[in-house]
Amino acid sequence: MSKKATVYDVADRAGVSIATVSRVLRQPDAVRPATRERVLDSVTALGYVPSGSARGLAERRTGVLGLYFPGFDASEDAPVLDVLADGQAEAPPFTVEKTAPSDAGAPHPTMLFLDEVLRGAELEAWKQGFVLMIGVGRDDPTRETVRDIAGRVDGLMVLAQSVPDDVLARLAQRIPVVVLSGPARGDSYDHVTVSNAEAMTELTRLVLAEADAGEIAFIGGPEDSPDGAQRWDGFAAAVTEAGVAIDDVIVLRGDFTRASGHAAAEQLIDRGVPSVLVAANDQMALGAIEAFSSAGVRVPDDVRVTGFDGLEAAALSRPTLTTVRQPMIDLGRAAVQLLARRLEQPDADPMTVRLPLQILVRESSQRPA
Amino acid sequence: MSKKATVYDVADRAGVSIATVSRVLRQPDAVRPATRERVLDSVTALGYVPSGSARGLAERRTGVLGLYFPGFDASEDAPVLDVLADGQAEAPPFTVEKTAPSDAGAPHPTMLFLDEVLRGAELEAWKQGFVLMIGVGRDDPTRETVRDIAGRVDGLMVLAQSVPDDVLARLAQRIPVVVLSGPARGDSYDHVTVSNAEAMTELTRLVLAEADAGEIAFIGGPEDSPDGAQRWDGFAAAVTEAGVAIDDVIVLRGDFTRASGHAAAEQLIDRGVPSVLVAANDQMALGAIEAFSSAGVRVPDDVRVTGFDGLEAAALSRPTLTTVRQPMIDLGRAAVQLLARRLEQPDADPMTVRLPLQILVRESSQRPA
DNA sequence: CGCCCCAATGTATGCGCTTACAATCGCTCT
DNA sequence: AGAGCGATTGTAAGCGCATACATTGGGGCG
Repeated sequence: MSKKATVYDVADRAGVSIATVSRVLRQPDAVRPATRERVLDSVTALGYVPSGSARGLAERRTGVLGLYFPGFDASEDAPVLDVLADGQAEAPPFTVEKTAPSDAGAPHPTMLFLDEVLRGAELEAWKQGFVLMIGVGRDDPTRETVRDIAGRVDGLMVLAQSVPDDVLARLAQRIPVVVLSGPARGDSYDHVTVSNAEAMTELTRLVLAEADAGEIAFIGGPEDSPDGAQRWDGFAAAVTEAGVAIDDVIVLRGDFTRASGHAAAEQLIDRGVPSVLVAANDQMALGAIEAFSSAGVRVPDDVRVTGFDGLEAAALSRPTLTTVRQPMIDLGRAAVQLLARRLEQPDADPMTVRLPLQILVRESSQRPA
Repeated sequence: MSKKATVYDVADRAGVSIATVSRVLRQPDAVRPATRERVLDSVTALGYVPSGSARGLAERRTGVLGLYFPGFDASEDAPVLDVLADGQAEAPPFTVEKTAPSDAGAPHPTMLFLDEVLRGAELEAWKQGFVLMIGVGRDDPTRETVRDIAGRVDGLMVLAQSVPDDVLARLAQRIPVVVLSGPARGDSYDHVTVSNAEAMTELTRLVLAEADAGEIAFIGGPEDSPDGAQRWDGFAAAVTEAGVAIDDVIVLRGDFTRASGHAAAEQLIDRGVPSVLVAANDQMALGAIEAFSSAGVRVPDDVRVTGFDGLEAAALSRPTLTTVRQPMIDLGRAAVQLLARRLEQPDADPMTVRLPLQILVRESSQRPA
């Protein structure tokens, strides 16, 4: 790793000018084969790798797209890890957990969601010839991170709610911004969203059709979750449509975690088990099923339950959970496509892409045979 | 998004030189408060965001770390998605799947693994003041992507096997490289690994202790998987230690997928169910349990089964799967720490960090009460 | 054999920012 | 009031690469 080789070094060694070196790399056809060979030899011999910074500066574009999302996992509190500390080497190569809890190390559901979005974004970025840079919103009063990223990319994808409006507006002044999965507000960004409300309405219709007479319950998400709000709206529409007064619905509020779903179900058990329980996401639905199960309440026999998101865990639970699957991969891909489009046509009208959801009807919501 | 503002614009508007603007941003204390205010006002007014390229070039460092890993999911074959195509708008907002298969959309296990590594890396990168850039190895004959990334970062983390040796060597000539999770070969890179073999030996010991007399079976991974090889070695050691000839073990080969585990178990059912089945990863173990279950073979009563990796699905299966949990988050964090260390001490000796694994003893391997 | 034109290569400039070094400024001290 | 100094600010030189424009070298054709 002596001194990093530059175009100058390569040019010297090959006996050409730096312009020729640059051409060999960017427009190989513009250089005579013999010369090209010579240059490529130098490149190999010197281990030359072009500086992305210099290139970015000269070209006025970086070839990088940014993806920024909120950090739900309070990862700042992650246990200290210091592999450089002394004594590291003496640590045992493994430990044994005799009574392994089944939820050991289960990540926050939103993270799972983001993992897939990220995967989709990376895939599409690669297809379009971009590289991906990622950032997670954390307790960061100065908004440093997101600016830092904004300064290094050609375009930015942001998950709704992860960046304050004013900051986002400033960034959008410099580079194109695509907002992911937020409510379509009257802003001028490109958006990628899903039809939360419509799908929830249909899902609710389906459960209600399978349910016996009885009460209807709903476990909502946190107050400030736009997704949660949309899902509630969709649910409410179906209920009303079914001729049930919305005030007759038992509404509980959770925070999207499994524990909060569990707690909610316990409340329901105390006040009388409803015939239908619609949860605003999978984790809460799974927590509720757990609670019902320990209390001897049968799902779906006694109560039909539905979730939302389509986590893998929803497919593995007993009973399997009826839910709505988010097109997470496609969310990421669509965002990149929108960004690529805007980079080509900076002045096109803002566009909102709405991706279809997939309602997965499984055991938890069906009338037993 | 008119013309992107530069230091010059900010300087003009604030009536100072560009050096002062730069100082306000990099060393605020070196500027008189009144001047600083004036500059910051300009920054805000113009929506100025410093160019990462220019900064990187001037500072000779980018503040970015790269993470590069292999793409196992054949994502190149992903279905076409084109949100910009005409007719996009008319798509229905959702679809309904009546007989939702339980494995719909289950991602490749290795991806799950990588997701967590990535999360750990991002966390630690943030803590150390870096941003993360990611790249996935794909069918890429020219090695473009990885070089592309190498040119834009200060250091690179690479998953074992994702970059050919010669290419890696060339990159290492330019920037520090940390290799993740590969066998510790006699190279000069920094490494982060886990004790695959030791943990597998202990795990095997534990199962054998719980098992009745009978045959012992092993489902291995693909030929070229170093992890798979290490796990086999660890397994073999325990078997030998237990006084069983290694040739008496029934060895099947899978490819780390659930389907291959399923197929392997079916073979076992045909030739006679063993008393112990050790799989080289969770997915194969889960597939095997599935096959046993449909064939009426009871786990753990008739056969004790173990996996490896510690996927969430292993905790949710029936019976819950005994396995070894990889410290995936910590792998990512450790890699960043090593990289940060090397950036500070370029000439330090190469270092290998070995992280502890966690053996999770659950239902699938225990002698029934 | 000389001229014109195109292909190949070299020259020179600028991308936006950091920073060593120079030039000022504002005070303190005598 | 003048000198001396540290605090501020300005000046200018790159950082490594792409590229417009200039220059050179041949080949085809008259």
